Amino acid sequence: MTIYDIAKRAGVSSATVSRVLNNGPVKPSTKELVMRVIKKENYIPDSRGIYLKKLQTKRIGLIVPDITNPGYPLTVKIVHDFLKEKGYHLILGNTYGEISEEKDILEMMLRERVAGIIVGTCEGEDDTALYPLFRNIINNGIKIIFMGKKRDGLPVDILTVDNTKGTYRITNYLLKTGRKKIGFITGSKNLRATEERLAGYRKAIIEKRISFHIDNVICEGTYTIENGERWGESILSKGVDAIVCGNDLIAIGVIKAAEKLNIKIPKDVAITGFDDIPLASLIKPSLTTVRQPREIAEKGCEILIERIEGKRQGAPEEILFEPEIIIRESA
Amino acid sequence: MTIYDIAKRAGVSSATVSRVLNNGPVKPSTKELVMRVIKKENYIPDSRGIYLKKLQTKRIGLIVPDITNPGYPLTVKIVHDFLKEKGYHLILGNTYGEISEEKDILEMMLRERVAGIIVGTCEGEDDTALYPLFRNIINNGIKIIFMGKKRDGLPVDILTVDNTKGTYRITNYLLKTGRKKIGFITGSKNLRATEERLAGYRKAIIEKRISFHIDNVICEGTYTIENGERWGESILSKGVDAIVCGNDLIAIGVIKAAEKLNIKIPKDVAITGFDDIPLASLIKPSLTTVRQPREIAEKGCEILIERIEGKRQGAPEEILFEPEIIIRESA
DNA sequence: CTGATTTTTGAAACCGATTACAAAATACTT
DNA sequence: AAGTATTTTGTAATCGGTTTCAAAAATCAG
Repeated sequence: MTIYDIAKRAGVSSATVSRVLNNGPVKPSTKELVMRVIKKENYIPDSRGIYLKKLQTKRIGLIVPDITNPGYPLTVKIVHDFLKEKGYHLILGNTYGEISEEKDILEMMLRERVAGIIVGTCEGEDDTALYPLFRNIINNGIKIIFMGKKRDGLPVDILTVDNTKGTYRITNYLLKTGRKKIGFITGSKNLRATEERLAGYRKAIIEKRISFHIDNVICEGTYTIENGERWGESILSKGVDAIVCGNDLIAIGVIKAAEKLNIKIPKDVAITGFDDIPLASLIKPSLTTVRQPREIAEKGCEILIERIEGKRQGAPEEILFEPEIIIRESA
Repeated sequence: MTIYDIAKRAGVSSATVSRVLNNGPVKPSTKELVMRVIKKENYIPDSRGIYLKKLQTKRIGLIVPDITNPGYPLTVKIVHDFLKEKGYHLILGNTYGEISEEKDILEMMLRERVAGIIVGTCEGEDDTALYPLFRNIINNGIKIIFMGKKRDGLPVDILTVDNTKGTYRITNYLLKTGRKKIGFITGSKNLRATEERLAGYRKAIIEKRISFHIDNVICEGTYTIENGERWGESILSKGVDAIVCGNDLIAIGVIKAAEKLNIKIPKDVAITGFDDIPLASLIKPSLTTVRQPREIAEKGCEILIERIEGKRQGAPEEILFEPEIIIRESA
């Protein structure tokens, strides 16, 4: 069933059917006639024809490391709902932190000529190897925004939480509640988020002129429960009274380690996380943490659509969001 | 950059470029020349042109109630990975249990002329209102499979866990461990899954000739923690020694209710769930439950692709999967 | 009723690819 | 070297829509 079939059945030309479909100028009686045929035949136009001629699409690509990682489903939901509202729809890609996977997915999205891509891969590998591909995509008129992780040297809008402010504030909160020996555990150092979160912690410590042992600051391994457990055991046995963790998963690992060592939380040691994943409020003790504001996803979609529809011009921006401290049982 | 631009730069015709792209018969030296131009220009062909001419696409639609509901992210991941392997990609739609949303999404997927649709909406409303749309989609040559919920009267493959067997087995397990007064709490009755899960429970009870009070069997409200909490309080105060729940969320609600009433699990009362969502192993006490086998998602993709590629013919099938009992702390 | 103006319509080109068909180039036989 | 078979290539039609342009129909003014 094509537009020509409809045209023939209605006794008009395909141009007229197209006008009916697009609210073009058509005599009311003709319009009604054509509409009746469309309804009767359950005709829904083929986007392949439309997009080919209009040289644009209503598709948005969303790239995440792993949809089963906590936090991402909510991001996907927010993006999905915003896009649907605006008449766009979602192509999803998981990279699993693999550059080759991300490359495949980006190329697929370019082949599909999506209108825009939201890159939400804030974990995992260094992806400078993909910069040429990003540039190629941009040259094809596809708009990109980055969420969660900064990358230098690409003309792309970037939205992130203010990492430094987040750890600075939560460390200050620990200091205010009387903690004196505060450790820090995070994932591997060569991510910009790691550096920034470390910087916030250091700033708070240094401002209060607290001496701190470099041994109690760990920037190694991955942002996982297992890694938190490993380093948690190591640091807890050295006698700290608080640990600031680089994300919630690491914090959960540290809590597990404390349980094993029979250390009470928050009495003996306070633990804080980062991200406020859904699990954070469900575990025992529930986790005091820094919330990634959900406005990042909303604002990201908004900016992307504005770029696509030409309502936002000018140089790409880097937008920082205020972190929010969520106080629960663990600190 | 189109195929004509490449052709011009390489001094050949568009047909030759197309042959290079599709491994058609081309003189090796020409092929190399064209390849060089393609590489140099970072040319990636536009799927709009390809799909329009080939009258098919490599898109698969996946419909779920809500990606943030536990269990769905894993399904999405499994489907995503399987499809990527086969050269397809994923368009995602959330329905939130709303018929109108589901209609929008189905129409979008029809407009996009996806090759197939995986419908994973096993919660929520009765959707017979959408049957004409489903039929229209099928008439357009788009293959559909249903996952998790049965629907009668549509020529579509259906994959579900054997609900009856699941509750039958877990109720028997409770009986074997010495429980005598076993209650049952599930969501609203007019879902086929509700009926089946209830049937399994009843079969086990009746076989053992245990008398049971109709008051201890609740089929009302939604499949949520809140609903479980509400009915949990009601039934627990009447003195049962076990409760079979229609899904894990309800079971978690019942556990909360037990905590409030200071009833010990599993000493005083055993609680079981259904689905084995990720949370089930993380809460305290961890939840004894029936696992929805992950093969449902895998097999579903496999069948869908086979249907699309014509490797599977014949009448649609209804495939039941063996439930697995996962024994943890709560029973 | 005629001519000018406006509204409505259709024919045909076009978007970016693929492919049937025929022509051109090359390889093989004798 | 000429004739045949095979490989390689290009022209043009096609997929399902939209849109430009001009023609046809309807409306209006006098």
